[in-house]
Amino acid sequence: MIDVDSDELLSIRAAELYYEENKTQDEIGLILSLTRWKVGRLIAQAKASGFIRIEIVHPRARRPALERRLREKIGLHDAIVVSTAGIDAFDNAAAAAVELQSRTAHAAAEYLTALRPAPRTLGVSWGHTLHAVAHHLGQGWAHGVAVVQINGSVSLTRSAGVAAQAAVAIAQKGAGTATLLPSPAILERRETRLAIESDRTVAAVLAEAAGASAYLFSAGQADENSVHVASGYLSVDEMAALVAHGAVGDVVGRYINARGDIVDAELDDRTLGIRLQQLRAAAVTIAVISGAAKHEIARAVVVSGLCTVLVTDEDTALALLDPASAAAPASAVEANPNFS
Amino acid sequence: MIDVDSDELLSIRAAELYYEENKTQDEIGLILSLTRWKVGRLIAQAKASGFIRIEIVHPRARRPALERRLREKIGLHDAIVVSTAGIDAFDNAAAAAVELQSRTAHAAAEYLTALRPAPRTLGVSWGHTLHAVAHHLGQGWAHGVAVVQINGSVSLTRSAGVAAQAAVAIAQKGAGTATLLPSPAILERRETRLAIESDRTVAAVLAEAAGASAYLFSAGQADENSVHVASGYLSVDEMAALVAHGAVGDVVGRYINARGDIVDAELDDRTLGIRLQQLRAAAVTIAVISGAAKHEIARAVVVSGLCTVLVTDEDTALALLDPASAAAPASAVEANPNFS
DNA sequence: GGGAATCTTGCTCAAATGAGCACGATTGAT
DNA sequence: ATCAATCGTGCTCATTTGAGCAAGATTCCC
Repeated sequence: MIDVDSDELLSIRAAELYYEENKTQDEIGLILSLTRWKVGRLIAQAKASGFIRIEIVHPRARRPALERRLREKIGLHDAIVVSTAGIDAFDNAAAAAVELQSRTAHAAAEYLTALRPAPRTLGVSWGHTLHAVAHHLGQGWAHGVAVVQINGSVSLTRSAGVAAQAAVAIAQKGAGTATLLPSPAILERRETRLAIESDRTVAAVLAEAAGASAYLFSAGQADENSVHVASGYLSVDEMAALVAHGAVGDVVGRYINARGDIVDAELDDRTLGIRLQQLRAAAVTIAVISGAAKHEIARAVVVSGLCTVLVTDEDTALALLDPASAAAPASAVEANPNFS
Repeated sequence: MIDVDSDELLSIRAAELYYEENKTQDEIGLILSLTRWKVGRLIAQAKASGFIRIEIVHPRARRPALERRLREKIGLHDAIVVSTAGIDAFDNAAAAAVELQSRTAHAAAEYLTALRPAPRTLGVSWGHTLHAVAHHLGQGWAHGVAVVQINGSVSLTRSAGVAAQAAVAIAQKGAGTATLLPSPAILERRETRLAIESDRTVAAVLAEAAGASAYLFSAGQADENSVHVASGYLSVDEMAALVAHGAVGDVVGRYINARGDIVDAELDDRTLGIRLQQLRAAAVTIAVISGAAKHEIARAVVVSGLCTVLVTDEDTALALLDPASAAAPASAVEANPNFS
């Protein structure tokens, strides 16, 4: 009972009375036999020592402190970080991921709506995330916007299907037009890609995409759950090979390693759509990435300058800012530009 | 994007700027284009809606709000509730329980030290918890106190052992004397209990115990980990039988059900020490109970008026205040006063 | 559509709080 | 032991914040 840290304990007592009992510092002074200034200093000390944790628990809460750190430390033009509060209450990991994606997409939709100058032409990728963003966009989010797909859809035969929905919905809600890219994402041969690319309609779409005033895209993680595996573009073995060569995920269909480099030049050469260099050169590139599975690809995206604006979740933001997790993770393999 | 709950969202944004960015309400008003009064109201609204969670994370933090609710709703004279912050960080459940007990015991020691009028005679039980309380008491916590054991020790032959340590340490640190109760906790036959009880020295101790100005005790849960099973007073089967008849735990060696009634009159008749009626009649009875395993016995203790002061942990306090968990738990059996 | 009831808003004023300062106590070096 | 430096303390003053109020806006009921 020797009061070595009596001041610390006292500051805790003061903080309890202040924050939990809503007493005034003067009253606390009376209770603890201290001057009100001492009480104020004790509470400030408790705050400074990190004993006071103030959290805003709301599905649509953001984390401005993390956003600022992302801007400053990572050098992003802007960052939107949504709260993960309550996510751990989900018993089902998949349901949690869906909720997190929904929150992130909501925030992205809001950001897009408030973006000034409003993009005249918006280049978009496709996928679950883009779909969710489209869902959360409000009718009339823009007043006339040209939405252009920037990478190939799942399949030519289903080109009016899922992949197109996001672009169409974004355009419709923004009182604008959607231009779809009528091509598969990955071709079987380089020559086929070149042939399709030189087709007049496709070339026109790609040209419009190249001139977009802003880009909105997500990223996929490199594992057997990838949309490319699910849609048959890549086999499980091919994916495993990509991972073995350092792939952490894809952006607009192009697989990159932790440094943001193309993992497999040959595969990339068969991939149709905007080039990563074009994204890196663009003024406004908004990446929407959430979920624990995408921490690595998120890092690759930001460190290699693929986006100027990142919309993500708290956990991903923390992972990005954590120097420890910047170290090469599990399978850090020197990338080979063309291993296949 | 139709702003149904735009006010709620706005209040979240305001709260973020206020609590996370440390901006003044005036500045926030400037940013969000609101008057500073509106900002103040939004923040108040966010607080009232429970979106702002302020938590004091410190091993020795208390929960005054819970303490007040325990006093008011349960009718305790006083309540001390220690924080469980950081407990879930323990990977080992046993280690977590130990830490929790340590915190609770620390708070109990503090309470005892500050108790006024200081008890002239203090009746104490024994066990891990009491041992921990003794450990946390500071040298000179009292200036002369008569400490009396109020229930039998583990065994006659080891009477100077573990059980005695707590009482002796409490007395020593309080510059006082310890009076031990030289008897087993539970005898094999009623007659033996009567014989020991009528022994002059034992009778004197019991008389002193009966006249104590304050009592300090813990409670044990009714399961195979009970100290009575460990020390051989009860077999695993006997314990199972007690549980089957509604026993939730013991206080000073006497097993009670959820209502606080003696579960087995015959067993109780063989148990030596202070009667529960004496505890219920006493002016100052301090129960120190912590840990998830003791939620039921804690409830039994408070609802049956066995203590006037409860020292416990946050989770136990919440369980006590939760009307849902007040409902008969798992094995709610109508107690039979004498089933054996 | 009129009118009462309620809610919201922007204010005044008082309470509460934080910044900065001067003074006394404590510490540490010589 | 002495002096300087540092620290903690209690203050003044300015800023920030919350309570209460009256006017305007909105809703709701008929």
